[in-house]
Amino acid sequence: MPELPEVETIRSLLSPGVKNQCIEKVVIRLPRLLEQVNANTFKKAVQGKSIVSLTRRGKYLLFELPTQFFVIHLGMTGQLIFTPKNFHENRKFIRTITGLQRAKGVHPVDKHTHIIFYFSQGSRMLFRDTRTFGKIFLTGKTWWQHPRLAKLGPEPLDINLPQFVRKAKWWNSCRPIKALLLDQSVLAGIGNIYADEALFRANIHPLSPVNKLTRQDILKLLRAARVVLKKGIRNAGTSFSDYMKPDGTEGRNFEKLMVYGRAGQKCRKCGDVLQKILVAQRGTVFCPHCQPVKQRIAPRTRKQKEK
DNA sequence: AATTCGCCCTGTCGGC
DNA sequence: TGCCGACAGGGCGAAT
Repeated sequence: MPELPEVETIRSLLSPGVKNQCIEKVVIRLPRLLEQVNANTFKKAVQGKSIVSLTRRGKYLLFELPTQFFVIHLGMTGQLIFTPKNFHENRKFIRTITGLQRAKGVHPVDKHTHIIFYFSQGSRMLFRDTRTFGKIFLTGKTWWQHPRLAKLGPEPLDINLPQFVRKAKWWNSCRPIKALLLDQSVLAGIGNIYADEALFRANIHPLSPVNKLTRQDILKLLRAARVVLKKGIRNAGTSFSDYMKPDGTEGRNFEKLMVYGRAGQKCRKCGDVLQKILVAQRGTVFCPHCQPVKQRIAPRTRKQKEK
């Protein structure tokens, strides 16, 4: 699923192709993906407008138009494909099996291609999404006030971590630490893949209750999260099922993962068998040896001190 | 108030 | 061979 590194990769690779391009026409084949706006209103808002910039907030892509934004969330299986002028669709779309099923090459426009942006110079942007959990909506210039975006926590790669941890309000939370990592109102952009990877890197068990972790544990975890997110970006994202770059090629991060998608296989660090459990409704892979349940040493009671 | 649960959706896979 | 259920899970709104 596209998380921060995948969305950032898409943003950086798509930006040169769409920036300053005029949207000549939009074809909406599945209006369900539009949120709080009907197809005609959306078309009127974007057709004839040029894309001023393309930015990212959490897992959202923000397309800036002269007077407003349209925003895309790719959900679980959303893809944004850029086809240059005179691009010839490859009807022989190739699927290869590499442990999991992975896609290679740009899909022809098919039943999963739900929205098509035609640019006036002949290029196109295709929004393709098999499970249709993706969303697209309009917002004014003050996009950060939009209900979906207003709740987002800070960008994990931009903040001062010690300061963030100091100001945190969740210290007494009994939630599993993984639930906190997945909570977009705490930090924006981390999903299931990078949550598991960060927990492994920080040697923290995904079920550890937040209020049992020390400040050092949390800092270690957030620094680990940063490392795995940056690594994901450097490798152009994790392609394990549907994610592909705008040119139809895969990210290289899947084979670099330590735990996600590797249940039953050997830990790359210690050789133990990786386990899979359910945490916060999400499949969670971890190493029982490298990630013991952390218990904060309970503050000594008066009785213990007297001894 | 904090947290969990159910739902949306389609393709894939294992079991029979 | 095909049918069926389980699973994949981001985010929202309802339930607890």
